[in-house]
Amino acid sequence: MRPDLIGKPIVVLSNNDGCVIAQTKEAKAILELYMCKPWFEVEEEARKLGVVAFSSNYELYANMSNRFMATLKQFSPRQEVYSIDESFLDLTGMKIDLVAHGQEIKSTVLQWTGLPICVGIGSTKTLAKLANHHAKKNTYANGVCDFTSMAHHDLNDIMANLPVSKVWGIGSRLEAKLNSHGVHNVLRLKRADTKRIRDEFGVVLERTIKELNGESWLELDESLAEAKQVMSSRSFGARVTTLQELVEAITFHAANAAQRLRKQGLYANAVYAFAQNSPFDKAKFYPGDGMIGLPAPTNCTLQITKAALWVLKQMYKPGVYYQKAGVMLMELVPEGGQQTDLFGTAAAPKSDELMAVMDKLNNKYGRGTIKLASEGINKSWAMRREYKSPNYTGSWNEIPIAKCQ
DNA sequence: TCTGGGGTCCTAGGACCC
DNA sequence: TCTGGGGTCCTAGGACCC
Repeated sequence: MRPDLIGKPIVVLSNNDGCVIAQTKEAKAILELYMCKPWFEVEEEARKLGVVAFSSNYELYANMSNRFMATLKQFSPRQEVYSIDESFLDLTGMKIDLVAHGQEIKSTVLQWTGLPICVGIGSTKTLAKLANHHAKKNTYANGVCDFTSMAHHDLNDIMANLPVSKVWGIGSRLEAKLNSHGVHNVLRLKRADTKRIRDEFGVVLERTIKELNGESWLELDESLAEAKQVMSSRSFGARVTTLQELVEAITFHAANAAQRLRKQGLYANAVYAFAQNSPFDKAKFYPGDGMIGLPAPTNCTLQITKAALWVLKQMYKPGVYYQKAGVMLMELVPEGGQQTDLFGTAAAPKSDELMAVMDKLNNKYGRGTIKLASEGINKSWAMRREYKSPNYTGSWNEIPIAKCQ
């Protein structure tokens, strides 16, 4: 959407313009060490270096993600949508040049969506992820890397030069523990004794090693998994101290979570809410929270909000400089799976109609068109989003229009 | 002196992912 | 002044049952 920025160093910030959470390669080249750093700490220097910053824009990302996934779909009969920007495709049995196929996927996605991507090919999901990492980091690969057509010693060379942390499923804790056992690179990990690994590290890492050896343990998952919990939470743009403001914020999150619950056709059996100051504060950390079970599963915004506000009133403590609050819906069950309560007072049928009307209006005219009054009007606590790009693909008013002479 | 065997469910905590 | 949000899976230990 902004071809004028091609080649410029760009960073994307987390919610509330808090931390640097993504960088273009141009930005990485000059300030790689800034990744995950608070923006207020690095902003001045980054600006001097010509870095352009954007607030995160999830509406736009979700829309582009859908286009990306739809484009990929035609390249394989089996697709797993793994995350907002990653997908596994099953190429089993395709008697074609896989590298050429990967190049075609890459150029089609670029042409249809404008998104530059990389393709990694391997005999297991873990190997495919590693191949993708290699394609991304080595320009000679032209964005496509196929481990299955590579000579054994070449693959071993690559693995010997990669730290274990590059393997899917190995985070900072496991990396440190593996290093202390003398396992530093991927090749060494691949050759580790699986029985010893299982005893010391557990079944998860054992599976990872088998996957590195080409033994498939992680199935392609095409199902749209049902959520087990739904959460809505945010840091405040400015600190909050009054109960009134917290009531507004908790109402907002309860309504937001409930709407997402309905979208997935689910019902909640319990509501958890929390409000806290910042662990970075000099004042004592106060993580206030609480949970309440519901008499019968519901997805009604009114009932869920009422429950969340009850929790809030139990835990609210005057004098705390609240920095963040949120609501989590738990013990979710699908439609038809609800058990009614002993006294038969389950959700009134009218509430279904009310929720349907609410969702319809908010979908048609935009988020927050109709809402509970306790959500407030001014929202002094709303998050900072100073550098948000337009919602190019999701709002009639923000569609980019080429100027014609 | 010596105290069984075979299970399930729940929770907290630790690890990971994007 | 300012430090993100939303998830999943596994294990150990404690409690219970017959």
